Amino acid sequence: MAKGDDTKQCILDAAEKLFSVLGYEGTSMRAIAETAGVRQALLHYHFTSKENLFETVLARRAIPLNERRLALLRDAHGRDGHGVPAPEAVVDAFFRPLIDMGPGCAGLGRYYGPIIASIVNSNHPLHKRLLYKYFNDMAREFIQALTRAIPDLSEDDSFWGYYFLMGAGIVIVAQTGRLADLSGGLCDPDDPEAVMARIVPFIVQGLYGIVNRPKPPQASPAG
Amino acid sequence: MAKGDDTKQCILDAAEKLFSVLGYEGTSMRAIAETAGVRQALLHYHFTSKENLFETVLARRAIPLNERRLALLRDAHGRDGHGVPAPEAVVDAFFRPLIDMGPGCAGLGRYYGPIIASIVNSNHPLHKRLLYKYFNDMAREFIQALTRAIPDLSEDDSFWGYYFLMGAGIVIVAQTGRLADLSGGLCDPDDPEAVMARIVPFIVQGLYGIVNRPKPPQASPAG
DNA sequence: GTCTATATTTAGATAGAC
DNA sequence: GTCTATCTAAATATAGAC
Repeated sequence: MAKGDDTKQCILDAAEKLFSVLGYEGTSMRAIAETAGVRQALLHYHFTSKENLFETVLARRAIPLNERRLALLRDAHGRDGHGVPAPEAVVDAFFRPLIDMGPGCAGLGRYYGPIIASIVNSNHPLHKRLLYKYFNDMAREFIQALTRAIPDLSEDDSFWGYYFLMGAGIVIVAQTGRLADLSGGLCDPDDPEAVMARIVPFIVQGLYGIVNRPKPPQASPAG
Repeated sequence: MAKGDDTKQCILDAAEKLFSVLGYEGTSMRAIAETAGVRQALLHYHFTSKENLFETVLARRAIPLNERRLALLRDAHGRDGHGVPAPEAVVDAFFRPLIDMGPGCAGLGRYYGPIIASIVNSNHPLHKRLLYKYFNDMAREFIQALTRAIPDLSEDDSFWGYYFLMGAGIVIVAQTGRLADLSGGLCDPDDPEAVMARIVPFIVQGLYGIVNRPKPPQASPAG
């Protein structure tokens, strides 16, 4: 391992931690350097700019995260990869790798959920660019899988469904503590099994809800 | 109307517009002043600080928004206010006033959804404080209503359900354009009726999905 | 209530020695 | 690869005339 690799990881860890609380704009390079215990000039030496540092923080977990998701999604299609996946397996493949990176996990990724959460709902040009760059391909795979898993789901409704699904999960991994607060501790969003046990049936049944929704009255051809 | 009221509204409108794109930390008082066409000193004269300006932007629509939601929720409980509401009516009461403030609406509120979206998933102390202050009471009412509407929903699951519900809706009002992009224009999240027609059955069926979820195997008392 | 002018701090980024 | 020192721009906020 080269000399500077330790430093780079330290900087990335510190940046991840601070970005997760105050966001991209609210976090300064100075604060990151202090948290990492290095000089500020090193941040620019290793990462050139704040934008590039943020992208590196995002990418270093987004790439393996989405690889794991797609691997599970492949498994859901059976051995030959051409079977019809169970809806539960598709939703599970999307969420499990993400949820497993949460507070309960050993070491890594503890602060990553809030970062994803902060860019998903953002109109900030940088956030939008990175979301498209690192998450759109994965998203398209899952949307396609949803149409296979639930044949009655029309093409456009699979996009709607994916979006609802994604949004419902994002508020959990944002780790704001609000669900635990509101429920007076009744809910523990840091427990991966508790989350998965509820979100998977919620999403799957929700998708069927879209399929069977009351259709608007059609204007008859006769007028 | 007092002299400065026009100015105050101009400032609030400009602030809302900029906050909705670059967020609280990414938006400067200078930029707000320029967009509003007033001098920067006026922002501090009328609103004292950036924090207070942001809170005013948030509150001026959050309060009437939640009043409308709670009024619709009351209607859902029947004339005497003690009936059992239909789940669809509860979900409708939550989303309709929010969705109606979207891009299709006349004038006001066009940029408000993205601001709510940016604070919901945030760990920024200011965002958390304001979310609690302006949205927690409303949230509790809806959670209670969910337990009435779906009696089989356990107390903790009504919190989970509310949270999923809220998250699924927030990604829509965030207005990032991503759903339209991903779907190649197949989905139009700016059409209130298109959104409501899908999100309401999705949420309602999803809640039943939580109720009927596969329960984990219980350790038998005999061991 | 609105203006000009400015105080004060902090931001991202770089130069050059070691 | 890491350090000290610093540049330049931009941030929030305020003082005081009108």
